[in-house]
Amino acid sequence: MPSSLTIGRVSKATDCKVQTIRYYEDIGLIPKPDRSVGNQRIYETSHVERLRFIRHARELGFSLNAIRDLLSLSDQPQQSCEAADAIARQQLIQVEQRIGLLQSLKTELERMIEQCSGGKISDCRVIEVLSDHEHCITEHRETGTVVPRPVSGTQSVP
Amino acid sequence: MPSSLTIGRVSKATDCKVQTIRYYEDIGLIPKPDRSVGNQRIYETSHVERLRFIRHARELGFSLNAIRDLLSLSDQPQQSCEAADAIARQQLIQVEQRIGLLQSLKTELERMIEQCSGGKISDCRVIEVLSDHEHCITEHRETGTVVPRPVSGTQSVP
DNA sequence: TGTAATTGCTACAGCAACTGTAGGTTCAAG
DNA sequence: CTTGAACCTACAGTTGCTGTAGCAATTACA
Repeated sequence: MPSSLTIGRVSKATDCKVQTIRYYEDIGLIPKPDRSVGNQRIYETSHVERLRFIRHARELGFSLNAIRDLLSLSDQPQQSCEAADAIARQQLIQVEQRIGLLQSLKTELERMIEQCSGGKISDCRVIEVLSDHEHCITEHRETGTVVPRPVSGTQSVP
Repeated sequence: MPSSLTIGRVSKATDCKVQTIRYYEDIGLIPKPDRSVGNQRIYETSHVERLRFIRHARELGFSLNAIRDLLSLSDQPQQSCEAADAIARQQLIQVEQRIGLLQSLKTELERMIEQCSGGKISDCRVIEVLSDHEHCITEHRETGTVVPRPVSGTQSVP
């Protein structure tokens, strides 16, 4: 059969890199697929769906742990969706917090750049502001949230 | 001398963790300090200033590489501050991009949560939306920017 | 002065979430 | 039948730290 779902085809279908798919298998996020006679992974459409789900949730900033929870919820369609709702709300809160922080960073950076007269380093407002938080007007100080890295861009065959 | 600048004191003065200070030394971001007879690091006030600079820049989202550049610029006060300006502008652009992305994530998450009727998983809008990007109204897809992790919160002695 | 708590030291492992590489095997097309 | 693409495993590297183990040195208190 020439048209079985090999990892490369799944990669294209889901926009996940080949290594990423193997990584997700390693950490148990997707079930291990069957292997062909030559030891190649042969996937089913359910794998593709699962990977699309993961990819989309990553794009929306969910952590792999959150995704793991969402996946195990979606595996039990008869349960209440309260838990899924809670995870999404959590995610929303985190996104809102990050936006707030970035807004104040933006304010500081704009001020910093605006005030730079373009002379010598010794008079540079950028360097000066960085040297001393007292120059700042916002409290851009964080309390330790871990920002997940966004999914890498559209993969292309080079 | 009982009041020399040991790493612990510098840690308190700069709000950087002890390990972080040693890490910055390892990667060459701060110069190696002298050692006491008992092999302890003894810092000078210039170290404290440099660490404050680093810490503040990290809080404003600069990467360690960007900070490295800024530091080497600030070591040459007679040069033009064009380069420092450029780094700050770069940083501003990245922050703006991140805000834009997060705004669209926020939109999606809100829609997702709002439309969830609170029934069973099989009818859950959250799960459904995650399964299929076609449900989305924004193009929340990223092009591979690496989001630096924010500086961890105020360190306290427990 | 003795001792216990604290602080310091090095060296290394681990975190998230991948990405890339080396060195090999298998498959599909011409 | 050969060639090149795709696949395999295993592991190292990325960023920016944080934590641990197992010591040595210092400081505080009785």
